[in-house]
Amino acid sequence: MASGIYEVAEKAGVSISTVSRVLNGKDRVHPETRRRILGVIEELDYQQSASARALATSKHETIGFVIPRVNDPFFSEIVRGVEAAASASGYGLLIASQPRSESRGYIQIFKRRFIDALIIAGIDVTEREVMDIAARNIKVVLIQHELGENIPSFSADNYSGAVALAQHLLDHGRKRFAYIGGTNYTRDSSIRLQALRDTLGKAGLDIPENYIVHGDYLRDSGRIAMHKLLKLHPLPDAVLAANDQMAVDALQAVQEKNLRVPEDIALTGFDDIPLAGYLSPALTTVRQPTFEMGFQAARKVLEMITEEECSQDTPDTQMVLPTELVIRQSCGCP
Amino acid sequence: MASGIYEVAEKAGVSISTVSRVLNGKDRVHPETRRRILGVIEELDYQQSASARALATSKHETIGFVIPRVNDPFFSEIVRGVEAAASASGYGLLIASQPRSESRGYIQIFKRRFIDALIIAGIDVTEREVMDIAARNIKVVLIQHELGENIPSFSADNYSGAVALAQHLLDHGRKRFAYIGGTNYTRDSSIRLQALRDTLGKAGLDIPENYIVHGDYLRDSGRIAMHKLLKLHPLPDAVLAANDQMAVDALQAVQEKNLRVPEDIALTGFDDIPLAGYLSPALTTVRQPTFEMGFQAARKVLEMITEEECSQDTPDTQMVLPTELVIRQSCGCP
DNA sequence: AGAGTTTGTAAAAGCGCTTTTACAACGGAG
DNA sequence: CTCCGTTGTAAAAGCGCTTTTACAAACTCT
Repeated sequence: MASGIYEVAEKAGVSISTVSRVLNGKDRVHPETRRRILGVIEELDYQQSASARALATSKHETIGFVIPRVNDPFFSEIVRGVEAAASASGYGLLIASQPRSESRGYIQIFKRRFIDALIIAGIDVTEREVMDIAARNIKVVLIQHELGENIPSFSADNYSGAVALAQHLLDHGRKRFAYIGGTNYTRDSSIRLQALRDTLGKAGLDIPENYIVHGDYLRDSGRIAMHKLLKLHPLPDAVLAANDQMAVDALQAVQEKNLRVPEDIALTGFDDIPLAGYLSPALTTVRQPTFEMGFQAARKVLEMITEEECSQDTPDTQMVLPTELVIRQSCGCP
Repeated sequence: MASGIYEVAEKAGVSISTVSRVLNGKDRVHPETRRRILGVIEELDYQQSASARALATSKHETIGFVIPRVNDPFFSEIVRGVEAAASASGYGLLIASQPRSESRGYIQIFKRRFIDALIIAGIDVTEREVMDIAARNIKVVLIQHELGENIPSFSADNYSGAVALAQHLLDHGRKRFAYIGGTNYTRDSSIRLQALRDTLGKAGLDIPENYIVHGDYLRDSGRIAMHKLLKLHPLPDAVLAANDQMAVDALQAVQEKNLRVPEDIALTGFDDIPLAGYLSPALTTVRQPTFEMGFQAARKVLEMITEEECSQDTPDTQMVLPTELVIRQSCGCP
């Protein structure tokens, strides 16, 4: 029966293979024939079936993307970057947004879906899992997580960012540091903590265990964490949160206790989400190149996909993009 | 050659049709055979090819989703709703986030992609465009936009929300209203304006043309709009912005001029994005059921897809979800 | 014990496209 | 005028799966 391409062929009085050649921009088609076919395609408003094409070519022109939360300002900016790069190349974007605990299942599902590549952001996958996916000829790139050298990844320079932040607070004369971490098992948070410790160490300071509390990066967890810190004696005079969201909630917690930021306690975040600049006091934080990470990661997978065709390997990438200290008022600056 | 399913069949000593029947949970398979096949599938870590399956069944288990901006807190919450409903049914989500001007191209591309349904949010499509897509047997549902009765849509009750807001400001004794609208061609903004006018009218007030300025819903456009309003004499004492983002920027503009909100000017937004609650003064606004709209829209398309199979039509839906006045401090409440 | 029914499986025909192979038709060189 | 290299097109073989059809084997019932 009239499978799309067949209808076109019939109406144009040619065979389906000729139509296919036109569709794929191949040569060996008489210009006149091509024009006629194009006309019929227009007239019939014919659209190729993506699945048939994918089945025949085993190219899907779609990249998969897994993140913990789409609605998180940090991640949604990464999404934007990925989307921008993907759509610029005519690729579609299949998104799965799932809490870390469930994302495994998602990655599993992606193995069978219509994707040429998978970008995994902010999820602690194992090398084995990645290899497993790669074995199905799906290119994998990681964002904000690093694994072996053969797995391309794009991360922000967390260490330097945290060092800059810590140093800045030291410059303000702060002495009693506290840290509100993210979920323990996430690397970013521990890298930042390490950077903080190293920097304090150089200044002859340290950070006691009970001045380190853990949140989960999400709304309200900063408040809870800060409440714990506010029970300590002496009170910390500088609190670094592992991300802006927790810092924001921590700020509210401080203000509710009628303490002042930055006078009593300096408070900083990490990420530079839009909200950070609107608070009072505006939040001093570290800008992460979120859009850039997404964009570059997508470019990378697209490159991997086309390289495959030309079978010319380029060295794998482990990109660390620079972060930037964003000084506002919550650190004590005017 | 060893097409996945064929390998499984061979190893299990059955034909591929039997494997297929097991895969699709059909009966007419001996329990013992089934177990054996399942074992082989496990052992080979076999995954069906989604495209082959889609081609054979013309079901893709994927829904497309177009929005103006993924990284906008308003829309990303809708995405979360859609994602939640889709993944709960094992459906994938193909997202295109494009500025209004370019989204047409996107919708075009979706016509040929692997989707069973398309959800369009916050984009002014025409009935013709929707019909065009529907003609390809792709179910369409609209979010935050309404068309003919035969096109299901999910919107927030903009009118009532704006009325509640206007009334609340009237109750505060405000007299000189101004409005910061969204892009002219968007319905939401004009509905809200109409609601404002109607409410003021009942109180014997009105809103002069030059007290209405237009932004584009995006960052900074609220600031520009507010600057215009601040040049008016007399100054407005109540400014309603068409969304929170513009209200937030407008707030900064007011504060930069050393005027006070809400004392000098009451200011309200619309949407209730997370940021609204963190400002000082916290923003009085109207909560939109964003997650709910996304979730219900996705449920609806999923329902439409399955109904198709049972060919039992349900009446088409034009859902208007309730909005809720969220009173904080920017209106003048303590 | 034979006829009818159910059950388990195989074989084969697509789904709508791409791609390879084959083959006419045409043109220029010898 | 024949031979050979082009060029334009058709025919056919997949891609990996689902689904229909067909049929043997195993049951039921009288």
